[in-house]
Amino acid sequence: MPDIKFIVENTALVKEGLQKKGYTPEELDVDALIKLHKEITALKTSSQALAEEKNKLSNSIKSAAPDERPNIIAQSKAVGEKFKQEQDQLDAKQKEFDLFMLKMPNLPSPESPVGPDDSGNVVRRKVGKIPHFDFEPRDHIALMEINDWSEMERIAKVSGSRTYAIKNELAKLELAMHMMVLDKLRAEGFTVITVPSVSKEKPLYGQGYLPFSRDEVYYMPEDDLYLSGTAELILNSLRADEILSENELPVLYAGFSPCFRREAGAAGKDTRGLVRVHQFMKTEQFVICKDSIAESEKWHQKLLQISEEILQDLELPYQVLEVCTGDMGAPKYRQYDLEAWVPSQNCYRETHSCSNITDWQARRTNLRYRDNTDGKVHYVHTLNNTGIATPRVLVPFIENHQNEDGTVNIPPKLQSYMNVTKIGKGV
RNA sequence: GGAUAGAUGGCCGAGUGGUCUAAGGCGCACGAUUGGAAAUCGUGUGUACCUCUAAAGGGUACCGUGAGUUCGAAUCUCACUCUAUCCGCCA
Repeated sequence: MPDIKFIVENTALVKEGLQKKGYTPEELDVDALIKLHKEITALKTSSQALAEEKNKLSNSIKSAAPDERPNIIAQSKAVGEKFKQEQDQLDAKQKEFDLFMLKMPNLPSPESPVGPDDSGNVVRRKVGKIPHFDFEPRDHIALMEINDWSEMERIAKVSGSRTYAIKNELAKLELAMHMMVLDKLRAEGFTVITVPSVSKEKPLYGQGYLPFSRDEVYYMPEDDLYLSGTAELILNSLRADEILSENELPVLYAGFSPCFRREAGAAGKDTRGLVRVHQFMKTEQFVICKDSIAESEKWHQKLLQISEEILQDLELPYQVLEVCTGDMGAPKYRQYDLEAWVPSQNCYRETHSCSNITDWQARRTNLRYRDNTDGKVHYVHTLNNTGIATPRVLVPFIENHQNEDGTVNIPPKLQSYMNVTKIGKGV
């Protein structure tokens, strides 16, 4: 959520940003928000004056002469009544205001392409050579069947649709990719951390998942807990309410966790195979840095570079997509998606999503740092990016590296994690 | 799941109804001292918001969270959350 003072002082700019993000003035009435804020401020001023009077009266009772006390108590009681009335009004308005603010999206970067939906996304570059097979390439499902790498039909009977069970060398490959990426991130200075997949409700508001997309997350009512769709959820709240010293920044986390998504809005899409499943594993890059756009944009580029290198290490052709204002989620200031080439679908599919959130999440989690220069407390900026997410990335991986006999080549960077140059028994 | 104890400022810890913006200590910052350091001494040491302002200042709230009692709550009542230890169960 943005700063209300900023909204008041830059109303036109805020309205422009909201429009770019696809919000109509009816959906988010900024003028109404500002009006509400002014009412709250006025109420605060008057109710605080009442509180002051009440405190003074109360404090005077102890030193007052006994015969004066009943009088003062009566006065204080009267002021207390008035105070309570105003306080109730204030609480109601404050609640309304807080709810409104929770719905306020981040404003997009002026650099972001403006567009209504994913049709406005812009390809910034394509890297790697799309393979041309001199045989009929198989899709990843066929490759898994040939090589005895999966139990897709059977696991659907056990665990329902959009689940997966992969085995043998492919199962090992899945874990090897995470090991490779964790090693890389550790070398980049990240703290490797494994985090839970369950979360209380508050972190979902902190991340900005709520109140926007409740139907996409698993909820366990008996325990009042949610299943995490990404380690970002956990890492974003890990340091909540802290005031970090500037010397601690940047905080870099490489968080590994199983991730769970209901995929409620994806009916009919990618129903077969490993592209879109309810449970998957993700190693997430998460950055906490100082609150200048220059600083967080620098880290945004760095995160993008790291994930590009990961795709290059996996020798996957990919494109860098800059996500347009209308297709970005509410928390985001600027976003790149990386998409790897999937031969069987003849298109690029998303494997990484790299976002600069600026201070939007930090305001929700109350995560701040003390600046060495001015000695003041500032909200931090947060950023997140996929490190590697499996099994989805296995789809472009085994399809791009397949041989005619159905075996799959392992690129050099992964070989030390797999101890082989090729996997699969083939036909 | 059962039992017990507990939750106070960056940390330790005192405080069981009225100047508590919380004693004391540690830490930290600055200064004095020193050739330099240690030790010592002195001063300072939260956050948010309101108001006012050139600056300073004034005020309100915050002692796990929420509600209640009271003229007045860190302190009393209720509910909840979390932590520790023991028992049970268990990858």
